[in-house]
Amino acid sequence: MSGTGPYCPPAWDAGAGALRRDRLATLPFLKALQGTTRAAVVKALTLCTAEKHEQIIHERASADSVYLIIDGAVMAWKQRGPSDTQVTGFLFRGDLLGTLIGERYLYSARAVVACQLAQMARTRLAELADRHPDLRHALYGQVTSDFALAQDHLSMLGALSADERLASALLQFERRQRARGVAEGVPVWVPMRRTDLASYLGLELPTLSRVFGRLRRDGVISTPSTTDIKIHERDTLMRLSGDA
Amino acid sequence: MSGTGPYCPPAWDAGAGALRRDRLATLPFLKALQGTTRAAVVKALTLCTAEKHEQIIHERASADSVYLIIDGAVMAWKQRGPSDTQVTGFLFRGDLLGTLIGERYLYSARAVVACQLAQMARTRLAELADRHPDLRHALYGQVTSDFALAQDHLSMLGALSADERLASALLQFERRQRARGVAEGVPVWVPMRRTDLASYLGLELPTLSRVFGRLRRDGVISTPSTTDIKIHERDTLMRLSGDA
DNA sequence: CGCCAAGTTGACAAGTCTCAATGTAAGTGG
DNA sequence: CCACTTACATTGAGACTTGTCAACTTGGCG
Repeated sequence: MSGTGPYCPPAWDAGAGALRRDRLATLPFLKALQGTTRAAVVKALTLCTAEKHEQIIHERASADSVYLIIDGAVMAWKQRGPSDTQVTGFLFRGDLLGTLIGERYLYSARAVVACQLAQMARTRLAELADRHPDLRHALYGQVTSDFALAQDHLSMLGALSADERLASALLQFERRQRARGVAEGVPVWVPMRRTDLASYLGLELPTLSRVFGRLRRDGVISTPSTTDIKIHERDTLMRLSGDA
Repeated sequence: MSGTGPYCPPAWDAGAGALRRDRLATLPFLKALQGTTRAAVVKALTLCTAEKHEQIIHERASADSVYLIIDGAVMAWKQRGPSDTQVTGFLFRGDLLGTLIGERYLYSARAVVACQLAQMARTRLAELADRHPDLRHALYGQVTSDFALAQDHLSMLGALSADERLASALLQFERRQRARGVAEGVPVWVPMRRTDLASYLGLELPTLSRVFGRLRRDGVISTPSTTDIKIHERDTLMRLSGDA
């Protein structure tokens, strides 16, 4: 049921539902909705989980479901050729996965670590959006912000050197982590494999590894574990990434 | 009123209105709407023009207007630093410029050549969208396709070599040109300066120029003029770009 | 404890960037 | 109509970053 195999839809989860419903209510996306809208949306959501490395959506598969990430980390990628993929983004708690328009998904996605998700049929969401203007607004805002993120990523790949790209990504992850409510000073959580981070940055794995080495050697960061990165000199990272 | 100077809002145009209203009606975006919706939208649109190199929208300026491109070519870019910009896309007839959500524009845009535009106040469009489900649908589809384009661009910058990037871009331009109704076999229109195309491709100008040279020398393309590119071996370009 | 996946490091090749010169087309004024 | 100017495109030489291939190390997990 887990693994990187063909296709396994996220597992339905019967137990511990209450616990996760609590985590649901505090999501910014839902908090932005009016009471009645929120109730309708929450009622329509189905809680489920995805194991580590489990594929959640398949590029070009029929885009039947939309997923709200409650906890965990998800990686999105595009297939360019038989063995040539490009990681296009990472999604965390509060991010939305899927599309509301178009027959097919625009990218594939898999869980980087075990995830808790909330699923809804796309048609159901479209119905709800038709009746609730504030939900429409929230959904439109979500796509717009996805677009903005893609544009930032794009300008990173187009203009920055290897060191600058990693600096930029680390600051992005830290910023998003803080937006999720994590305290300042907590090491940045970088749960994906180096290979995938390298692809996201448009680099080869050894190049990325060297950049990590340099930043470590210069005391800009330290890596208590592969997935936890402590920032010591934020100003250096900001200078590298070109502020912004 | 033209030029690359600070800011000059697109000029209102009194004459030749009828001519351009005709060009309006055939735009896919409008054709997709129901009769009554289309009438309301067309009525709310104001025709205007932008001279060559005239800046149309400013990143981070208040996003008051939305523009529909009737004719011409527009370039969108992000400002990374004082003198460091990244071209994020090119827009042609039928494309939409601006944003419906968020206070500010997400990018700057200027006319690559003299353009004919149709402008509408953002608030006006929002009102119309609230009343017309099919307009909502069309607008949502527009953002989604912008997002898809950004993702494709992103995977190009992340994974392809210089030659592959140009091949990929030429095919993209040709495809969009054909979608605009231009006959097959007509040279691909590449109206932007080499500098801007290079930025779009994440390359330096001399590198791009060398790639053009190679493709010309190998007989894959020829360049009757700087802005018109004839494709002789489409299969070579497709192989380079990784099909798709 | 040993295995396997993942990450790091080294040596070298290749592609791209940088700086600079040259070429070419469009625009301007005599 | 031509010389001049300017902007843009092309080409060349050398430096430098990044990619490639391979060995080695580390860390998680049975």
